[in-house]
Amino acid sequence: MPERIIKSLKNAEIEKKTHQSYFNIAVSVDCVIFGYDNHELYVLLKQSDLEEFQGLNSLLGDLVKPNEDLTEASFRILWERTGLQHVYLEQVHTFGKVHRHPSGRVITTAYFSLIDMQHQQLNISKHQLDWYPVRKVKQLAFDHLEILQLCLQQLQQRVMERPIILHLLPPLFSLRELQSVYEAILGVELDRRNFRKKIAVKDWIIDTQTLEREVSHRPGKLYKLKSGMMNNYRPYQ
Amino acid sequence: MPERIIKSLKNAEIEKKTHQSYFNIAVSVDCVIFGYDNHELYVLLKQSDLEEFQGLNSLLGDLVKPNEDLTEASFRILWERTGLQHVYLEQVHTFGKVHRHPSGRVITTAYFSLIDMQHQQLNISKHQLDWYPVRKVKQLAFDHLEILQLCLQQLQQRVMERPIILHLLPPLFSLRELQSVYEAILGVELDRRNFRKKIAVKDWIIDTQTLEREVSHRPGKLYKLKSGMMNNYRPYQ
DNA sequence: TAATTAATGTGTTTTTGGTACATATTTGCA
DNA sequence: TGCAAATATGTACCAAAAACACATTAATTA
Repeated sequence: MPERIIKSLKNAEIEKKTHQSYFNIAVSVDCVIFGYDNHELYVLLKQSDLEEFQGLNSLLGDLVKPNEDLTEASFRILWERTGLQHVYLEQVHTFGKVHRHPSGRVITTAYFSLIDMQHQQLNISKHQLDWYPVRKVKQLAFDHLEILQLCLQQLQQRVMERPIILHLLPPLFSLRELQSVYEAILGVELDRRNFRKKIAVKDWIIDTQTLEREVSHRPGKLYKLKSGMMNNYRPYQ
Repeated sequence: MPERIIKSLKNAEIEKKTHQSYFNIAVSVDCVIFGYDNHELYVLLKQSDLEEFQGLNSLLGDLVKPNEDLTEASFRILWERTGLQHVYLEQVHTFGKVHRHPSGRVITTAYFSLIDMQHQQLNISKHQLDWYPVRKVKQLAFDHLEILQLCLQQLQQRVMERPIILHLLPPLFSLRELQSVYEAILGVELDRRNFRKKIAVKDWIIDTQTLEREVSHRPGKLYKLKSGMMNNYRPYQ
């Protein structure tokens, strides 16, 4: 089978290539898993188990198996490390520098994922994972800081176009909470009145006719995602 | 070396993996090379040399060598197939379905490229390449139609944000030509007066104080890219 | 129980950006 | 010299975004 690939893709001008030289690149995926809590955007990181990067954190990644799609591999990582299924996942970029991995040639495709860290129960301790505030992450193993930054940038763009931000919140939420998530992601303060108008125009959420509980001030209305909305704004995986 | 990669990336829960199973994925890049001529957006295609896809065209792609960056591989393809160097290149997406290549597991990263097909001399005939109007391309080998469509979509987004569209034109161009390229890419007709205002605001180009020649009507002013502009709007390769 | 506090909820005005549209100007050519 | 076919530019109108203010509600407390 490999022989056929080589044959089909080879170009007469290029020197003859052997099976060995072609299948010397490992393929991995890395997941940037975002969560939100109390005005802060978090990212899920693990301790790097590579001696070169001792003491540093890294993203959650793994090599892709020969019989799984790239997307499947990302879902598998999320499942294995956090126990979560049906999470939001979006491809961002593929990083392919020759020396990006100290142990050999590994190209990696980065995905970002959004989960409701306040209410989803994660198997975090089992895998030595921890949540870190994104704005405090200054150093990571490999080129993972660059990957994180690019994923954050893409997230910032996407939240204006699609209702994906709601994956970071519980099913019922107030407009104040929603605004706080936007502010945490975009790193800016927003005007409450203009923000509400902007959200209203997008028509992503509906009033559930219920109110917040256990707040020591006037309770806000609770909203939920309008049904079918997520399907209307699919990512390209 | 491969052993170290496996060790460093392996996860205790996963069954033990062998070198063989990890290095069974081939990595390729595919280039969607866009050109513009006479109100039409073109894409450079070659005849597929795979028997499964006899008679169909495909994008220009090749396997990535173990010692070259992903970006390098794309530049190499452009150089080998067209003779062009220093072309604009931007990564779009990585396609990783298990069965996307009939001969085996190949994941591919798609790039798009913009070249001035009217004035750059290409070694097209040598490689059985040809330009095809993008809007007439209905079928391609592999998943290349999907790749082409996604690249076009990304191009449509990018041309509004950055002056990359100028790579499709010669160094000196009129506003009418520029508008035609926008119309070809976006697939819409634009109002000439509003278009000019929009371009003026972006501040990408400057008046060269020269006029078109050999036109049978009032000649338009010729413009050129403002210096340093491309550096201010770099793609993320 | 009335006053206070700390939020929510909903305007209005102003500015900016985009769209629709019209007229004067310049060159080549008959 | 006038006509054809463009270029070049300006104005009126509308929609969206930004700046900004006030009334309302529930919990708390004096």
